[in-house]
Amino acid sequence: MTPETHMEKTPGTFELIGMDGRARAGILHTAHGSIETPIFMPVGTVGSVKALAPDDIHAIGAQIILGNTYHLYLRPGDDLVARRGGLHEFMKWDRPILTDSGGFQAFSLSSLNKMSADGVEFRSHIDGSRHMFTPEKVVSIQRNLGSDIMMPLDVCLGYGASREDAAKAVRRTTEWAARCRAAHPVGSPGLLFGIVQGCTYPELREASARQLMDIGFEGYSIGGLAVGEPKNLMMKNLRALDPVLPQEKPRYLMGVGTPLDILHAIETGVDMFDCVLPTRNARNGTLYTSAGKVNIKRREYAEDDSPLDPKCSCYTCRTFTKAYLRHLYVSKELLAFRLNSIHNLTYFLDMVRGARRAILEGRYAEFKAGYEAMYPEEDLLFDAPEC
RNA sequence: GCGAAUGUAGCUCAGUUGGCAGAGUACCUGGUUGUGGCCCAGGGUGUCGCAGGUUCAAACCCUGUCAUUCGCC
Repeated sequence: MTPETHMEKTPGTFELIGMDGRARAGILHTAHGSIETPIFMPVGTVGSVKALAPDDIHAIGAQIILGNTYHLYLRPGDDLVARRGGLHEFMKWDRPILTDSGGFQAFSLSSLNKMSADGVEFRSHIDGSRHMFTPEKVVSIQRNLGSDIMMPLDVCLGYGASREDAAKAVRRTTEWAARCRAAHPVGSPGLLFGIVQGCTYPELREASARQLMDIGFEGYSIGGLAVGEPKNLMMKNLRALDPVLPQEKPRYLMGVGTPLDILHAIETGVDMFDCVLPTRNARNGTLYTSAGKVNIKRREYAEDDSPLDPKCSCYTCRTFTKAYLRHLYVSKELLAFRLNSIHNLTYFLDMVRGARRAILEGRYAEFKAGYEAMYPEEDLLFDAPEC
């Protein structure tokens, strides 16, 4: 379960140790240890992976988790966290933490905010108070949190934006990225990634990537996908970026995705993923298993004494029956959140670990095919003809 | 024993000039992509206590009966 130990190298170093087609296996070094890629990163928005303690997060095989600038800034406040030694010490997680910048919240909570050239003015979803995020401010917040991998403020648009709007968003994202880089020069503690935007226009994506590469970052995030566009369009844009992005830097597809999203994206050279799906679905009763998705709420499991997934080695599957998991869920017992989250995250982390092994052994296509067979309907969407 | 009230979806209850059986909740089935444990979409699951009667038509009007609750002997 624990990752192999590697010689500690300078934070930011990315070693590409194997490829199978365009799929990559690598090692990314940070101040809190190394990460074996491809990797899935559990989301811990407000300083916890919901329902899990650090021991649980270790046990499921997580190597790095996410924290969120927007949420932690509003509550409890990045200064308060800094006074307690940073987010690692505060939440007692001693491995890498990646922080999102708040750019996505500017998009997802857009009814509460106003964007200008200088940044995003927004109202707190907690108490309605007014705040301003500038590129410099979000870097400052993330440094206060002690983030290992920081994101710059970016402009994320939904699917369907015009080419003109998308081009404007790219321009502003680049300007803001440059300001973040200036506020956090190479060599500062904590890696800074650039975020590629450009909606579903491949040539804008390429331009965005090249502009960010001119500035220079320790890695490249791909934002603004999986926001409603067809899956074949997401793939088209990822394929367009693969030859443009530098081989020697990690690539992070933000907010993605389903198991098949991740496996298809790995095939286009993406190394890092995060998504709320495994944890949110765990809390909503949808569980991922080697036999596909299981809705644990279903009546048919009321007296099913078999484990959720006999092929899964997580604590939940080793210990409990489906009948019990259904009972906990239906009864709204808090333990359901923990057991379901342990299982779903184990599924995602086992999957990316399996993908890594398959890449290193040159059998990635075969590995991926096994998952495609499990989600046949969804898989069709990736190869659908373009509209 | 007498009197009164109430019996409609699993639960709580709407349902008047008599005209296709309803709501909330629960329940069932999907969904959930840089997280508000939320939310969204679809589904009615029924011997209108029971049996008769009146009527073209009864949850509704009439008769009887059963059950529950309250009050009085």
